[in-house]
Amino acid sequence: MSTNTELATIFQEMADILALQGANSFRVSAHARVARELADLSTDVRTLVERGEDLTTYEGIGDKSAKKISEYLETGHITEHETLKAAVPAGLLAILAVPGLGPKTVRLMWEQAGVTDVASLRAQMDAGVIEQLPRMGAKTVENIRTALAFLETSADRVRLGAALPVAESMLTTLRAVPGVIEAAFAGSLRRGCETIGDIDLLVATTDPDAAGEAFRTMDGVVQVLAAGATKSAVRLGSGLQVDLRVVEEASYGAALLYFTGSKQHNVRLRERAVKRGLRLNEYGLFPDDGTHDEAPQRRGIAPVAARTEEEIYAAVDLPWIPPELREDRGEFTAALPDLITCDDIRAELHAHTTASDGRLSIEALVAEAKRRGYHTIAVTDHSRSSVLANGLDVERLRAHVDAIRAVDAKTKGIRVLAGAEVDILVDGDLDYDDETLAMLDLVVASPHVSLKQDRAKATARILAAVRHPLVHIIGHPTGRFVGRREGLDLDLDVIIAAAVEHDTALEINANNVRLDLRDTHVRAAVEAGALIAINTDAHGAEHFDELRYGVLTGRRGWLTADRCVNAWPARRLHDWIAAKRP
DNA sequence: GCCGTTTTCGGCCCGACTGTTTTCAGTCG
Repeated sequence: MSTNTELATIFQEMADILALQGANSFRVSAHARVARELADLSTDVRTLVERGEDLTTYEGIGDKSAKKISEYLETGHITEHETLKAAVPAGLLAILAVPGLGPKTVRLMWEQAGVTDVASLRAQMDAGVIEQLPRMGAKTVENIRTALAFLETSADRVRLGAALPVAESMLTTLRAVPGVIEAAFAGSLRRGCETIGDIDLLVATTDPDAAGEAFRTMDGVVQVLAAGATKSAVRLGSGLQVDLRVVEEASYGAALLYFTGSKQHNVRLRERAVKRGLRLNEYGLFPDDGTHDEAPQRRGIAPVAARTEEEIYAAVDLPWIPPELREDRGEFTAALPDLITCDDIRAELHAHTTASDGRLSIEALVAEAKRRGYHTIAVTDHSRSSVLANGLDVERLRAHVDAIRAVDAKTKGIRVLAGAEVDILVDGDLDYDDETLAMLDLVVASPHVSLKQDRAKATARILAAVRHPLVHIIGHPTGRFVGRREGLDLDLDVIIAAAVEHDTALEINANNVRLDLRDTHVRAAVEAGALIAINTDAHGAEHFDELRYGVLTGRRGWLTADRCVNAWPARRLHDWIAAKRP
């Protein structure tokens, strides 16, 4: 685990324990805020401190938290954290993670029923003790049982690539329901996060009941979690939770804004509204008449803006902010970039054929790229060390290059490059010698094995490839798998600086299992002026469709088309590629 | 605990739903 992740975990744990103790809720959220800030940092916090940077310049980190971070870096622990941990049973924090159970309830169960962990919670439910507690009843106990069973059988978050098609399919069904005017997904899915906790759907309709009913009875729904007039929630057979909010067309923009989040972005927006004498909620932006007992929309007050997101942003003096940037990571103050789109992508520079572990012939791969309107496709099969992927030795590679060049010669309307995805070996050497590499039009260098090296070794390894004069792109630089494998622990700042110096592009591997570089890394690379490649690493025709996940990740990293080599016109791209050849 | 061209103290976003209650606390997003 990286230092940032370790510290983020500690601060979140402190927030949880403070909440259990009934501490001031703002103090609780301040700790959680620091945890989030640390988790988002692309630079190792130890490096920042060693450079002499003042951590309190980061939004949400004050003197006290900065001192605690310093203490951790010096001693390996935080005294306050130890004290807090000693005050509550360790097993209580796991109970806090059960959906529907918050700090107040967990504390009640601890103090009045002796619950200290999941096992004792089960025992006390069985003994009928929980049901007798204040504000608890048979239904609540039943809900806790269901939630516990669910937690045991499912992973916590779902990959973007697994959720997006489900959401789109459900939207298709909802759009066909009579009365539905607009339907969209919101939440972390719309923001393009690499994983999502649940799917949030939004519908504007003249017939709320019909939309709610259609939603709750949709194919794949196994449990209805909530069924209100404007809000429903269901669980799918896959374990995925889906929430639906139903609104009138007049407040669609306010609702879309609200349910897209992030929560932090919304909080900032509402603060901005308050400063302008306005109140923002999911029904619209309203004048603040000082009456807060009842919501403005219930009192017939006309909103200043509500129909579209654009109107609402404009009313608080902001341009429309793309969902991918709504993370409270500077989007309110910075000049907003013209973010890259899928339509900007004109080239695929990392794809496999049957020569290694792909499923397409060279001709089929080229035909697919051409069908998508690309001006360039690079054929980049695996190098010899990737034995399981049927990597090519030099002899097979020569024959393969000849075959690729033959296809290029006879194919019109698209340039076919003879390349390779070359392993970056453990010590940073590449899997082919320079003479072989020089024969190729394009070299993508990627790490595939030994992904648990220590930070220094890992950084030196990737750095060697970045500096190699014959390498164009570093493929999936960390080798991580979303939620499954952490990948190389790299000093990204060093890698990025070298990438800028040597004009080497860093890849966003668009495969939704990889998404590597990740969003925060892309942001750091873009800010430093590095080039980014977005490649699908296609092994079959359908993999080209994964492009959108890579583009979303790029957008979350504030990437513009000008910084992405795949978006360049053919001439510019080919010149860049040729410049790395003798 | 954090923050400040109104403030270094006193604020800190807003509403729906559930399950328990006879008016609301807790949780969630």
